Amino acid sequence: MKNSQLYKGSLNTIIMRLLEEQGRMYGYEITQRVKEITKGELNITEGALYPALHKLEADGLLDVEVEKVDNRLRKYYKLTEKGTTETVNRLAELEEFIKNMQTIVNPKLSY
Amino acid sequence: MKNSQLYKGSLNTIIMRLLEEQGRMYGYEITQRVKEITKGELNITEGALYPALHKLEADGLLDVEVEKVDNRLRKYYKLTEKGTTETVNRLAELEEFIKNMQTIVNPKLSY
DNA sequence: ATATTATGCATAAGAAAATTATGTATATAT
DNA sequence: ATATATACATAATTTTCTTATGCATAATAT
Repeated sequence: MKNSQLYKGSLNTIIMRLLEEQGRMYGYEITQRVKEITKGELNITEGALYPALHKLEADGLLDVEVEKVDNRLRKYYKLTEKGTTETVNRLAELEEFIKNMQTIVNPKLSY
Repeated sequence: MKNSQLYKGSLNTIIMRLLEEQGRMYGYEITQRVKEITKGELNITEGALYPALHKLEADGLLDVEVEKVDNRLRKYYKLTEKGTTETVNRLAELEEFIKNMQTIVNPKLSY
């Protein structure tokens, strides 16, 4: 997939926001939901997703629960308390980032 | 400076957009303008900026003119024709990116 | 006078985050 | 039988950035 390089650096924020909204999700589910939300524009690759999930877990921001569904393994992730707090910060940063980028694109308007 | 990692991948787009707007700019001027626009939130480091400018030039998207002002060297950059075309694409990608991120943050509203 | 800050460029080492390429395995559709 | 979808994982490489330097002149503060 040829994702715009703009998405670089936003993966963690995306994951955390989706988990905040959905409660818990497994990896493959995250890729599908993002594809759906962005109408196919953003395809999260497994090579990016799984290491990111592992790191968020290692950092104590996510908890994992393994389940077997239809004889297939699923690893459900959810935010820890620390992760929930951190998500608030990340979303605030995202809002600022978007505002700043909009100002750069269109300095006439103030959002 | 502790820039949010969200800015990763957006430097080229920022540079090109500013050059589109300003006609021509030199490196230091770009850092100052971005700092001003973002009210100090985004500080572009020289270690990121100069290699980025050199790469854009090598890719044929920018032209450079060296001038001496007040006995100090300045390298003025401007978009080539190819660069101008590419900037249109990058800005369209940026708009889509912002839209998608807003949808992820706030799936209720459609922007 | 002299030390610091601002202006202006540059590059090298290292870290972080992604892409690309694999690999394993089960289920389903053609 | 073969391809596609589901579901995880990691290794090699690349991209992009931070951090740390380095050089040089001008302006300002002590």
